[in-house]
Amino acid sequence: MGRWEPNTRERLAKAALDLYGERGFERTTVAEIAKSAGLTERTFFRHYADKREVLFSGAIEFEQLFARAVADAPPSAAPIDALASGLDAICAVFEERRDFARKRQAVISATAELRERELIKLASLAAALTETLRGRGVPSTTAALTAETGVAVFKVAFERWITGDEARPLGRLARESLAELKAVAVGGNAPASEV
Amino acid sequence: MGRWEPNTRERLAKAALDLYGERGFERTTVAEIAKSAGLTERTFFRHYADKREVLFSGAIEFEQLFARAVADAPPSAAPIDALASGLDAICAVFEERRDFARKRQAVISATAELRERELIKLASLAAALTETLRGRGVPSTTAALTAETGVAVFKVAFERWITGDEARPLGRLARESLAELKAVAVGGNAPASEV
DNA sequence: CAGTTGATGTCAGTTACTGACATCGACGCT
DNA sequence: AGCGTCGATGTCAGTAACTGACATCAACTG
Repeated sequence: MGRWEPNTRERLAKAALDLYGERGFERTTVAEIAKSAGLTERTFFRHYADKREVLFSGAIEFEQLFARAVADAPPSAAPIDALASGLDAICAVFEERRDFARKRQAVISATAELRERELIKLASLAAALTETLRGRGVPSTTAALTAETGVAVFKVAFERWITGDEARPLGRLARESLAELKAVAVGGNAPASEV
Repeated sequence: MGRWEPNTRERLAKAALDLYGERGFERTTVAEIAKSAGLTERTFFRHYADKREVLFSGAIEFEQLFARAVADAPPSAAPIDALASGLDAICAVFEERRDFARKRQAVISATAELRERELIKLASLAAALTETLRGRGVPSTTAALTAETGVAVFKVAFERWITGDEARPLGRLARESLAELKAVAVGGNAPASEV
């Protein structure tokens, strides 16, 4: 057995999410999180760059999973279709963790600082997708627009999935949102979502 | 004459932009900005909520201008076309201030903290546009997707306008990006931008 | 078993940001 | 003119995020 309890990072992340949920982000100090995990403040900052980052440790895998699925789409697929298979891949991951996602999202939505961090993670995702699409031979601007579109579709679908009493699976909502975006772009006049 | 020099806010904003440009955001203290404007640190925080906000004082007008143009589009216009007239309106404003925009953007792009703040301003813009579109009778999800799309188009066009040696006016780049997004959504296979 | 390593602890320091109170020209009222 | 209020700023003390330097000590290595 090691000198210390194992899973330091995970213990910190759990303690942080719990405390942010109970007292709110701003009224929780890093010292409290660390103490709650049986560690010191200094150790917290060795594992997470700042007080917000502790809620976003999964962002890298999320981004990689999405990008890989886009990269692995058949070479013949149009950019928007490659994107769609990326959406499928990540939605599947979220599907099993709805409770966790909900709890985490409630904390993030409640605090502007955390929303900022979330947005920069999504921007990083868009940048990664842009690169991946370029790797598929898509021109820069097209790639950027496709990537931003994909992130927008995910945001809208995720929002619908996580709030209220929406019972449909995330993947389905994402597919629907993507279809609706296509309709919007074509310029039909305010079509209602019909599913 | 007042007891103090006038235009406190503007003096602070100018001092901040200059210092961020010279030394970088992180190596500039708020005390330095305030001193450079002939004021104290405490006064800085009375005018700007935090060290980043000083670069974003125009965000409200930006948002309002965009939203108003969308609201004022002919009622018969499809959501995507109402959005396009909003894009026209804000692009016109930027057109005359390219040097300022460039300097400011260089500072923002150099620092993650500032990029975060920029992103939340854009998210706020998207939310405002969503509301405006809903006010035009567009259903929620359609409105959200259209708004996010509009922000994405602006981001891509602005990026092209501000970087490198792009000589075309912002409004034109925005129009082109919007057209390209439509093509992407339809699903053509990686069309190059043709203008 | 001695030396090294790596994760943690300890401590002092900087700086963003906040609350409470003091200051004093401008301005309106009499 | 004199007086009281007001509003923008200054002063000062305090909290908490974050950082750098150094100490500790179990586990591993040869």
